[in-house]
Amino acid sequence: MAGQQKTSRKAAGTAAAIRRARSHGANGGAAGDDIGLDALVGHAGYAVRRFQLWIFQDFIKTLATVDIRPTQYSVMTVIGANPGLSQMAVAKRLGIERARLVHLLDSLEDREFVSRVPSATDRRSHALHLTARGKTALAQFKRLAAEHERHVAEKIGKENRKQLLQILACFT
Amino acid sequence: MAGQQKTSRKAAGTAAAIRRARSHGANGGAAGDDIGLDALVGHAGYAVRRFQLWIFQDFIKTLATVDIRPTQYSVMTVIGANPGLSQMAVAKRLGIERARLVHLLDSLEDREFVSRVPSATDRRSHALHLTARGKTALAQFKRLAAEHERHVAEKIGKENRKQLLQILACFT
DNA sequence: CATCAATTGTTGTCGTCAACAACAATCTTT
DNA sequence: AAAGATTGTTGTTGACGACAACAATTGATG
Repeated sequence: MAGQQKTSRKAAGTAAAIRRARSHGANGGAAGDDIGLDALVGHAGYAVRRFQLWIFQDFIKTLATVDIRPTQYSVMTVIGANPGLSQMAVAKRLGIERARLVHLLDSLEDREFVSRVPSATDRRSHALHLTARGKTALAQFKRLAAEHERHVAEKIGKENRKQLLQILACFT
Repeated sequence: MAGQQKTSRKAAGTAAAIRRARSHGANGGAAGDDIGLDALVGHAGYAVRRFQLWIFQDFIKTLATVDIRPTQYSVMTVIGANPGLSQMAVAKRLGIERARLVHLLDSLEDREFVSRVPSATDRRSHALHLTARGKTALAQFKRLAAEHERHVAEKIGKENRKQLLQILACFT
């Protein structure tokens, strides 16, 4: 079904793709600066997507020296604030799947930041704890994360950041 | 390197994993409702991530009947507002990679919503246009997207949504 | 007490998405 | 004409969300 227009470049010269070569494009090679988005402006999802992309990239860049990604940071933060939590509890709290949390904890355990202690009350579950190494590491991560948060404030404004946090508080 | 703690469940009984079974966990099986996030609250990235997840799921659900995802919608909207754009221009404008746009356009072209017209001025590039079918379809998509936007307003408040759009306007 | 449903961690697959790296065709510059 | 940049394309990699199974264990029901 899709094997028609798609091969226009590689099989260049098949002539079948050259139908209707009307001089349509007025601004075909526009630099991408002055393109109207029309209805796209006014869509919260679009703005949020772009912002989330920017903010994650800055987070990753700011914490590149310690090689910690946003999700890993959130996991360690929750465990640090609530030692002994089960994987299910952490996953539910952070809105990630427990299947995904398994790999996250695997890597964090390999780096000896967290440890899965067999629960004394429920032999199915693990009590999650930060190791001593993990605690000191998290302290450094938090300093870097605070720096990243300052980047956000610089980008959108200190007051706007506060308002943003307040507006989205119902999602945390 | 990772083959130590990881096999604690499947190879249950290896006894190596049962070290330090101190009754650590106070709230090991908490329901996940009253877990403090500590430093996580106050991080813009976390709130934005959760919100973006919610908003995309609602968009997909609201436009499920027409089977259009947020990125597809943004592509069609930009093309509809700026006919004749090249793939490079669209990608740059939407902040997506041109490699990714290829597949997006493939599917949209298969459904006969957009068409890649060979550019008259630059034989490398394609001038992107909505088909007649694509135009009427986009009109319906916009109605559904407006309904989705109302869901957002219901979720975070009409005024908050307005403020949010204003704060993040620099990213659109 | 025996049995069955629910929970927990784990493994696996699938599809989306961002980020790169190549490549052929084509344009631009020199 | 030659060198370099651009455009569309293909491919790979890794993070991520969603879903479906499975063994071990717990809890509830009979």
